[in-house]
Amino acid sequence: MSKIKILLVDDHMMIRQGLKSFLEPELFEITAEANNGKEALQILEEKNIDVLVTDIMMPEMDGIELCAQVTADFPQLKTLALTMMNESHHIKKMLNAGAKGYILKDCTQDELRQAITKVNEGQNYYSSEVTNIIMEGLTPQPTPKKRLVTEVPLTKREKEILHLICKEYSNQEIAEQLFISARTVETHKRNVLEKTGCKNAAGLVLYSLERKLFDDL
Amino acid sequence: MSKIKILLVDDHMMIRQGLKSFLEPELFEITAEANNGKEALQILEEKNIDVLVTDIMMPEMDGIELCAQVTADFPQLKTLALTMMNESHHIKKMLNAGAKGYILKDCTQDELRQAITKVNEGQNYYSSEVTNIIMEGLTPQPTPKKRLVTEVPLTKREKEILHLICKEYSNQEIAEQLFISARTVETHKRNVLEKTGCKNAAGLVLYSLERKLFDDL
DNA sequence: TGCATAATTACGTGTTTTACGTAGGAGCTA
DNA sequence: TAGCTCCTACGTAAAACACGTAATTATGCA
Repeated sequence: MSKIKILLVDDHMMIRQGLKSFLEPELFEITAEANNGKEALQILEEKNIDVLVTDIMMPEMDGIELCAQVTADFPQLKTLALTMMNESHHIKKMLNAGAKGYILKDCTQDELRQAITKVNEGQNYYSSEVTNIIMEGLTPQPTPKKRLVTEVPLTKREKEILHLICKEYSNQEIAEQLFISARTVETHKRNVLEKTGCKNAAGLVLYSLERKLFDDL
Repeated sequence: MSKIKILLVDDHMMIRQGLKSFLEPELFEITAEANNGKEALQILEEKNIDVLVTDIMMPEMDGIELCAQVTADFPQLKTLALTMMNESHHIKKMLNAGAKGYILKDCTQDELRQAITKVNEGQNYYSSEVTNIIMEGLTPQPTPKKRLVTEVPLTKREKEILHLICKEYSNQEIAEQLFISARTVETHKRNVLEKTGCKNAAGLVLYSLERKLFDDL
């Protein structure tokens, strides 16, 4: 098994230095370093890299843009995102851009090694802090909900109509689907808008998503 | 530290038996067992329970419904979901219903103990398989995207309009916001619909969410 | 610099949807 | 039976949408 070739991207030399000290040269090879995304892309054109370890917040070109570019241009390359805790809302973006893993800058030496090794093998690695942040988005938070004012339950028919609205159906199509008049669909829709406090169809989609009313969206 | 009082809910006696054998009586107390959600709720009315360990697929009342009910009625109670691998699409629903943790039925003895202990302490516990399933939803999958037919990039103005549409603004409101005519908003909107292949405002919201175009939704 | 192209702005006209008021029949329950 | 909610549906006016058209900037690039 050959050494894992790493490109280290971070705008702070100290961070890069710290990371290097974590990676013993018998197993990992820091093939190159870059200060930002632009530099990293240039290096990737020239050198053969296994794992890209990158910061998120950087001048010139940030890690999200870099990751997206890399995912498109070098699909075999694995990206491991490295970040501070307070950049939590970037996690989803980074994962969406194609990052295979995500760890915090104050991770342990062992965690860094494990993360790099795993992503290099094609697996994913998410630090437990990252996992919690993501899961929080799925777990109902004790935060005051936005549109809680007058929570009125929708009737069966109204939910049906709402569901079809969220599937991009027009009133006429909904009417045909349910064998009722388009005027009736309008009335139901109006009542749903009233009950939910939404202003238009776009609002209804958001409402349904917020509350995860339907599986298929 | 007293023993953790557990209510075990699963419609298969054998599973319950297996779980019990995993939990040493010095640390855990199986206060009661139930065959389904309905039974569980009755028991919860009578007995004092710390952690609810429940299956998802059950007759009468399933785990998701049970969990939602419990979260509402007994907020201090912690729910740990226990499931088969092939119920993966229920994970989000279960978490959304208020489950604090999620493990698979073929977990190790150690993992079960750890999960129960953690949720009892108010922390979360997600098995690595669960984490991966959730993360997959955030990671771009190599599946053929739905509306990839003629991927046309939106202009800056069009994105701006789309963003406001997704914020439930009416044409008139968008026009006022951007200091342009409502007719112009219509034109932009029409072009966006054309480019995205959507049929109406509801579709545009879905499109934006699918592609995570905007952070604030 | 200049021209081709794209982006932004906007209107005319006809259709569809929305806003708001109204209302009958079905079904359930006190 | 009276009262309630739900589902159904219409009238009218305003807003939004569909489709065609077009003028005024920007912008890239030869």
